[in-house]
Amino acid sequence: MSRRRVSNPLALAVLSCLSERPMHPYEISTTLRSRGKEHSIKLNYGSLYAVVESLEKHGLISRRETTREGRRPERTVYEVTEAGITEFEDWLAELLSTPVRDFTSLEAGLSLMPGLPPDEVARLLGDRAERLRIELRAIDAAHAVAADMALPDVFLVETSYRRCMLTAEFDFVTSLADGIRSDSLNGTKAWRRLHELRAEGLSFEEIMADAVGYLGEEARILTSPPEQ
Amino acid sequence: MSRRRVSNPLALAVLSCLSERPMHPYEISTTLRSRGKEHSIKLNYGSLYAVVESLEKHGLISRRETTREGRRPERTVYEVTEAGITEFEDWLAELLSTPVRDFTSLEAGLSLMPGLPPDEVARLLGDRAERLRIELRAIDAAHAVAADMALPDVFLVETSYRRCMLTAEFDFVTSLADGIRSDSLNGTKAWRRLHELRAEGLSFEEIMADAVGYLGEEARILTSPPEQ
DNA sequence: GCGCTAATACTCTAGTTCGAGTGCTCGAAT
DNA sequence: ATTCGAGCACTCGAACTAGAGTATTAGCGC
Repeated sequence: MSRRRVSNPLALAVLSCLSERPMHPYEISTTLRSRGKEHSIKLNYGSLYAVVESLEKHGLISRRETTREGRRPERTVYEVTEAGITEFEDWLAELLSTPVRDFTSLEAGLSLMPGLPPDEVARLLGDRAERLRIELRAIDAAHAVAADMALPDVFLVETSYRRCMLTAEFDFVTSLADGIRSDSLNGTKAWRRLHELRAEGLSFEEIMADAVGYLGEEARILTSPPEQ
Repeated sequence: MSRRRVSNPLALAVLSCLSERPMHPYEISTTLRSRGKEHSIKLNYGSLYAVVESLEKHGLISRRETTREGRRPERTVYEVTEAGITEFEDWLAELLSTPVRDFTSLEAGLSLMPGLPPDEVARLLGDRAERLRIELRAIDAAHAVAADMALPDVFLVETSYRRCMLTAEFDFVTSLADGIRSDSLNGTKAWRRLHELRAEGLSFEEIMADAVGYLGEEARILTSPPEQ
């Protein structure tokens, strides 16, 4: 675990809810959902109950009462403690002020990209761009609805952030796909050649045994020791 | 589990390595590290061995031989299977072509942002901007080194992507902080007032009981049913 | 008054992830 | 000759996560 005894961001959302008033876990989940927080913070029951238990164990929230109506399951109402408020403020401040390495799936994909032939990658990135366009349109539509309701911008910040990141991704992906298609991205020729040779039945090892011979000068770097 | 029987992106990296030649897990880890993939794909031993075992169980890789030198721990060499190659190509194609919801920590922070007073949030975002600037400089420095070595752009794609996202985040964060400081972000006045009242000792519930009275017209929306 | 769906409020467990810890070897410096 | 640290090659257990499953009740149409 990291520095924080409870590290799941869902715990932060729980503390946030309980700062307003005492609630039981299920109520927390519906509150979060009704405010659309589930789009920014992963919420599922298993994690929610685990996180609540863990917060209680660490004294950040405490059990206020357990009630039951009829033969429904029990409801345990929790409230935030002093320590919980401090933790909430401190954690939130850290989230806002300190960038962390988030491993995104596209970054993983890009780093292994040479495993597929360049033209296929360009095509796939084109598909992604199309899908990103659709997502962006959905966000714009949601914002239009919000504007009609005169919902203040403060409540749309997460979505605006998403929009901004999605746009940046769209631009990157589009220009990368172009760069690959036009061979203007350095190294694309060797990459293309590599896959042509593999399609002809040569193994990766055979090609690498004489990289410069097979792939041309561009591949010289592959035969020298790896960078950094 | 998601659609994929092995879902950790590290498994994709393992398949990628084994497509080049058979290796043992530790060698996979050093290969990945020497190529800087660990910056794009989370790599740690526990996960690596778990993932290798799982890939084997699902027939995507197979045990080739187990050797031991002296009294060192055994080394089990794995190779990729036909099914493994198919899975690799299919998975990589999916990663590149299909955007997924990644829950980033900043998005979580932004969605709970009103839990801290506006001016503090603006300050914290300023701090983040400064840290982002430092990261960006580090990437630029690394790119300069790579350019000196004539390393083709294809191998820098992940980093270029990071740079692009970091820049977008920087711009967003900077303009958000400005918007808060200047009250030009809609809703900031009510948000500020809310924290002033809390500082004076009123509870969240008391304030919400007469939101419009306390916070002004801007808070009218808070009293009507939540959007979507 | 009877079945149906939706909502309520969790529970369960298989699977995954983390990273510190272990025990070995090798080469360089004392 | 011997200590020392770096690198090798994993192992282990505790914590965490996912999301399907369970059991109840309220409301609604017929």
